[in-house]
Amino acid sequence: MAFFVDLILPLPLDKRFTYSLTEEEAAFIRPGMRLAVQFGKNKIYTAIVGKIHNEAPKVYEAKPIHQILDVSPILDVKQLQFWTWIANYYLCTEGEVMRAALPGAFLLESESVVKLNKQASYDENNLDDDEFLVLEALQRQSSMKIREIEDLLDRKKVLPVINKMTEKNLVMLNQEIYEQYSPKQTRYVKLNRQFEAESEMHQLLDELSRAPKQRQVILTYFSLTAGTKKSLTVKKLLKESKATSSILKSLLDKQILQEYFQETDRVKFTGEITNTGISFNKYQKKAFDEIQGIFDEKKVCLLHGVTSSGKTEIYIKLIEKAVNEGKQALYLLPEIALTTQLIKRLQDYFGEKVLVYHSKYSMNERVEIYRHVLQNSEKGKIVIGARSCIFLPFQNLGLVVVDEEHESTFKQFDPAPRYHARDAAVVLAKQFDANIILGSATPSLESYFNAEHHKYELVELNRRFGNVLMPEVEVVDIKTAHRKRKMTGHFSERLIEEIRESLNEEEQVILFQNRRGFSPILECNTCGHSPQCPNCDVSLTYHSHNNQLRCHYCGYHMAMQEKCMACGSPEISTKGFGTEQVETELKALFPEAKIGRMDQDTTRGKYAYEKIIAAFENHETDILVGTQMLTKGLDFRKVNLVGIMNADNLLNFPDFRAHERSFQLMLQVAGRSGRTQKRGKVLIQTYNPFHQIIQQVSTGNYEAMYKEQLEERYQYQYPPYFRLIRLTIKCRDFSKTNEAAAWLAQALENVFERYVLGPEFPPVARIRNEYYKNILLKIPQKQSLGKTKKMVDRILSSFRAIGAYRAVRVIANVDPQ
DNA sequence: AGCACGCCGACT
DNA sequence: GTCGGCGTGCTC
Repeated sequence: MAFFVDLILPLPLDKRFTYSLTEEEAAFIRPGMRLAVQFGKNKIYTAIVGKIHNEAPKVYEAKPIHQILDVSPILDVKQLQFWTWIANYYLCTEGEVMRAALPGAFLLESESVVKLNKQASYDENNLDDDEFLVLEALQRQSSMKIREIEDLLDRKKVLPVINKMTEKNLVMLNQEIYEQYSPKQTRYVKLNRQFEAESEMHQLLDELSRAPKQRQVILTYFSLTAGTKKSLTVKKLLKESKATSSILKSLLDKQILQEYFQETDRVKFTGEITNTGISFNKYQKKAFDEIQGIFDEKKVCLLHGVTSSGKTEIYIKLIEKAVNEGKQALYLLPEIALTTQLIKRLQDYFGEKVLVYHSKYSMNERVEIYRHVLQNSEKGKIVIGARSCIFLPFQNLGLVVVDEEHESTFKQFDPAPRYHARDAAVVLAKQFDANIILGSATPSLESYFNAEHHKYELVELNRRFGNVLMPEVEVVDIKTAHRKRKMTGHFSERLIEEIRESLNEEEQVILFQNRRGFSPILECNTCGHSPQCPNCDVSLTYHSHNNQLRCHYCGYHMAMQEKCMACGSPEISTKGFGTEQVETELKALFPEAKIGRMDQDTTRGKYAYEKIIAAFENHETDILVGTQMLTKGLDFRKVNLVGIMNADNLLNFPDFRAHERSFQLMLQVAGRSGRTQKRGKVLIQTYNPFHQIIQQVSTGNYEAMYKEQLEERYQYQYPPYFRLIRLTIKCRDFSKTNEAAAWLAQALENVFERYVLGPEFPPVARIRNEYYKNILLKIPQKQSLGKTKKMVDRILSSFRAIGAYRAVRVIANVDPQ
């Protein structure tokens, strides 16, 4: 009988590919293992085993596999099913999910390598220049990558040359796969056994009397190893004996000491458990019991708890319960970089059971975390991390916590799979029959709606811990203030007063300025021209720290201009205001205050966040100016004033979620104020003091916001009443973009009629010299989601079959944010 | 996605 | 003439 295997390749191809297996291979291979296979002419990819079967493909002959990469599966069948669900729901391929799901180190790819054919004899006179150069280079190095040959010959198409040389038997073209993961080796030392006897030992020390440094190392070795069987690392020996590695080397060369290596875990927790008890107040206790009840019914729980109401303690207790039952727990966060405080809290409680999975960790570290989860080891019981954690190979998942569930960063935007980690987590939990809790101080309309309709169950926690009062919100009308000339730059008189008072009381202040997108652009005072990005349809923004003009979309940059590029006038000014301006104005207003700034520019380095946060925590800075980042889970004790510089650029954002977002953002920022006994203060500067959202923020009335927004969503046919699929058309050719978008919109309209919107140009219609156009498809609640997607898929395939639109790409985004 | 193949204009 | 551009089709 013949054996075959269907494989998932990490490519945007919507089929699985079938390879042939020998009987032995078929007996060994199981779904979820990695294989290396040749795909196409000379490229080797890592593939995941989907299914093993005996049905020979009819229209082609299956190729044999190249190599088996695992001894046991690196994924469970459950994960494979989950991949398929993601691919179907979010309209992408399994291969794209595979790329997102596996740590990079698991995806080996081949690289063509050229080697000298040793048997070959050649006549130098028969070689052309290129061939000669390659052979000459191969005398010096045993193998060369295609890239290196390109550089050597200084041309792009190098393969014809190599093919010719292969024909002449001069060189060989090989595929090399590299194992990217390497275990961490720790170097240990031990004394050569012959010196262990006491007499030998004394003799040795005598012999070393003329080498005092070496003698010192040996003496340190004895004192460190005396009475213990533990191995001694080279690092420790060198540190304790204050010796250099060259001193050690001579001891090793003399065979007095011997070195050996052992694999060690990179994932290590060095702290200790410092917090052993959590005691609930009565509100937390009540919420906890309610949650238990909901879990017993196997329903999704939505926890609506105001800021600092003690949600984290509840999560910790729930996790503890799951872990005590021998299960794994997953704690999802919107952005891991900002949550050092939370991670520390979990580690203080659970110690080394907590693993943090982070895209900024090294490839090797991520493989180790992956393996801990796969083996369901003690270390892998609790995983905390951002959205990609849902792809870890859980064996026995018992609980999922989605913290700050309203955050839009849970939705992956680019590249595919464009999944929403919160929604995917609900599916994942169901697969494992695990409990899931979504928590937020300002739940998303979707989740609250689901709770209202008993798809989820709601638990509320509306008392701040220790009965701290919600901050007092004051709205400052800057329109009137401007008219009455009571503004200094972007600061109203009231804000300045409040800041001054806080500084006098030695309290800290947070000032919130929305989005870097409002960073200043350059404008000519004479002709109104502002420098544009040559590749994108946006104005360049001015960055004072390096005196540059920069494009946010493609990274294009140029030096700051002294004169207008259009008319040559030297009269140019910067418009718009960002965190940088707020900082500058603040320095002028309060020259004695220490000011910190937190935005994309200042948080670029690896520990930049931590530094800024630590400086603020230690009260080394008095005022912290920042963007969205400030809203996320930071707990500062001495902040009693939060200022929102301008609420209007939040509210006026052209997006159906703008009002919901503004409410969430402002309430979250407000929550940073007054976390101790003294009641905090929030000052909102706005041109529209009577805007409903501003009113709802100032009373902290979530319900009112929810009701009103829901009404609007119903009116204008948006989620949660309608589901959305956004199709983005993208092409280098402007008119093709338009034609293709029109065709696609028409094809969709033929089926979905009035539920098709667009095509429309997005606010930035050209990025990196590619034109963009959007079509929005609305799906009413009663319309089948599955059938709709199949239909969209059908329309997309007939679109792709049109020759003229081959260069046009269509990106599908299900549930766009 | 990559990559080969094929057709076309622009240069040593 | 060939080199490199891009459009097209295929990968088990």
